[in-house]
Amino acid sequence: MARAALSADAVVDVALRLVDEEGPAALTLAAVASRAGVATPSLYKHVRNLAELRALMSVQIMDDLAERIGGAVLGRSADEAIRALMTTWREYVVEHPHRYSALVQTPEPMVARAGQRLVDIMLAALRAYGMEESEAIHATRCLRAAMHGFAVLQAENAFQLPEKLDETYDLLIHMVVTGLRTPLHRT
Amino acid sequence: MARAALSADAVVDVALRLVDEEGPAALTLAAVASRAGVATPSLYKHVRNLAELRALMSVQIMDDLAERIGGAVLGRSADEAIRALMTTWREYVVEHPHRYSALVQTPEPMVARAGQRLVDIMLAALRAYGMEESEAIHATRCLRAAMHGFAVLQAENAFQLPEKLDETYDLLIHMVVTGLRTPLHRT
DNA sequence: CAGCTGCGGCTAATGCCATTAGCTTCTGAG
DNA sequence: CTCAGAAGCTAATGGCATTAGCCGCAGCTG
Repeated sequence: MARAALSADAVVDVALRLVDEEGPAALTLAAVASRAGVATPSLYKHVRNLAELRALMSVQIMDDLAERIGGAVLGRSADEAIRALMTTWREYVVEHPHRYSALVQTPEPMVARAGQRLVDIMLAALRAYGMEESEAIHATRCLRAAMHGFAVLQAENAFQLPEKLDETYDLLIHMVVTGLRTPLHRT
Repeated sequence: MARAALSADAVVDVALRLVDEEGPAALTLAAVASRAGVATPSLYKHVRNLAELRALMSVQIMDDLAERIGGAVLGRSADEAIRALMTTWREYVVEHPHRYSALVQTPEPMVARAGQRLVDIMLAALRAYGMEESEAIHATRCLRAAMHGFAVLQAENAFQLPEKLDETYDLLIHMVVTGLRTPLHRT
């Protein structure tokens, strides 16, 4: 092997830091290369193209998120697990708002697989409610929709009023937990 | 006035049709100009730049949505209004998935104002629950988060499993309505 | 009716960016 | 010591947004 100054992981890392600091719009290969102290075309030795870099970033983000959330849910069940899950998710977004809005859900298998880990954690947390499989899948989707929607809107600064976001999120958690507990008698 | 073949509105219209048919990635000034039967720089006579075109598109989309939803909510109250609101929103997304994912929530005042119309409609629908103002604002945010999250995930094709999306959305509506009805005793 | 003015179009030019081609250099295995 | 290949580089290409500056026509003015 030749000098291993750089690697795919290292490039992704630089790109993530760039996005954290300067926002998703600042993500260009030129900027990443400059930060990595390398000429732009050199990046192609580690990453197929910009689209792949984006995908790799998404995978990394989802893995981070999955690790944190997996830990948070561990040992809790039902309502407490859901609360922990949602709280942890939001903490991540607050910590890295730009990073979250750089997330792309492409149909790429690599990204899909990383997303699957998150879905699995949610499904596991929902098993505690004694749902059958199909029911749990619907519930997972709702959970995802609620969290993701909130996260995206917050990352985009779409909540302008002075009301505290933490309180809103408490209400959202309450909605989800209540909705999971209350039987659905065919809408 | 000289020949009025084109106008800002017409450009936005062409751009929206382009996005509907070819997806958000196809939105380039070159493509819009070509569809409009005009040279690229001519667009600048009607639109300041690409960013402004995007913002104008978002405004147009939100206005469409607000008009539909306003009509759907009219004359219904409480749960029924919320159900109608959520159903109508989703219908729009299903009809124009690309268009929805082209939505940008910039901090631009123009876009914010259009978003405000939507928020106002939601707030009005929530008044029926007898909430005080601040409570209604938190509830509106949750409503938005849930709908927007679901819409974004669906537009991105993030729901892969065979379970029917309509059923999931019914569950989401149920969650929201139940959550609004059930008192929050401090999380 | 002649002339002016400004709008809305055009062509040409610039500069950034992603991507490709092809050369060079350094490293580590044999 | 040699050699292969990995990882870097420079140069070149083509797409795109954006800017500058020119042209012609509509409609008002005299």
